[in-house]
Amino acid sequence: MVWRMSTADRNWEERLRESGLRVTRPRVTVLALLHELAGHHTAEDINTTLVDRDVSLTRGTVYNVLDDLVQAGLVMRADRGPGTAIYELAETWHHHFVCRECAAVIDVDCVADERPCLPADLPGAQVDEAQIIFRGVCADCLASK
Amino acid sequence: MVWRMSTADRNWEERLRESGLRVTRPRVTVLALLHELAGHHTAEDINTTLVDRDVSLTRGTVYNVLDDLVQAGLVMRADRGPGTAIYELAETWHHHFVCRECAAVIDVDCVADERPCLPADLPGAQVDEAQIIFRGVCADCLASK
DNA sequence: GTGAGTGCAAACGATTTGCACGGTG
DNA sequence: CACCGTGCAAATCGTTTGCACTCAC
Repeated sequence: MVWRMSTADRNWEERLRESGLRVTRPRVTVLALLHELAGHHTAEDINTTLVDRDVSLTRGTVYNVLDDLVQAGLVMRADRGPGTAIYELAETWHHHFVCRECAAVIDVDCVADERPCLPADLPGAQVDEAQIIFRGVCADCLASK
Repeated sequence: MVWRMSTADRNWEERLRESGLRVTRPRVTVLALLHELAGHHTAEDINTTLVDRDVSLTRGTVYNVLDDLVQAGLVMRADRGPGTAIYELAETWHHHFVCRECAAVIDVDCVADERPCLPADLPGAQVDEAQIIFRGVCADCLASK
């Protein structure tokens, strides 16, 4: 498939440049896809979706790109257990609730600026972000018991 | 090495029983070690330490045991990125600050009961735990720049 | 005695890496 | 045109699993 930059992609192009990253096809593709899918997704999700659309990037490239984007602050990564990180656009960032039973991940909106608790015991450190993972049992799993 | 239960281990024996787990050598060993090391450690840390002391449990067993203890609520696991979870005794549980530069993990004491933000958008779910990971740059890395 | 837990080794799956090529700035 | 980013495949690493054996209850 030939890749042509759409008008919407201009947006991402700009964002990449602002972040000091080069504008490349894989990066724009991943950003656009994350925007379109609008939620949290694993690297594998992203890769599969791209393969389905014949825009297959290498799995390795997907990981590299996601990593670059996370470094640049355009994308957030949440680690929710051994072996699977989820990614989402920084602008739609929220915290997560993970069900202990079915492993479902539910978004939890939180006031981003409201720092959950002051890390007073971190003298001299620069805290950029606080990521919260709630654990418990989701409504569905509670119901089926 | 012959394993004999020490007086101190009686403590763990009791804790295991209370949690409904059978009292076995690997479980007591891991609990005692986590207590002795008093901090957060990876499964590999634990395995290596045990091997050094000729009390080698299988790597697989260490993972199994840690998992059982987490299920039982005696141990807490924190996921801090791809490929490495850290474990610590539930009684010394705290949150973590992860340095973006050197990957160091620093403990952050937080009032455990003070729920960081109310997950009001989780109707019907039962929230057991809130785990917070702060990210940023630690004092040392800031200094060396 | 019976089933849960262990030990071992092999399987697995997510992520990383090395190297040659191509495209961006 | 220099270098960063990509594609590809193989390597790595944390973690899981299957099976036979042992031990706690």
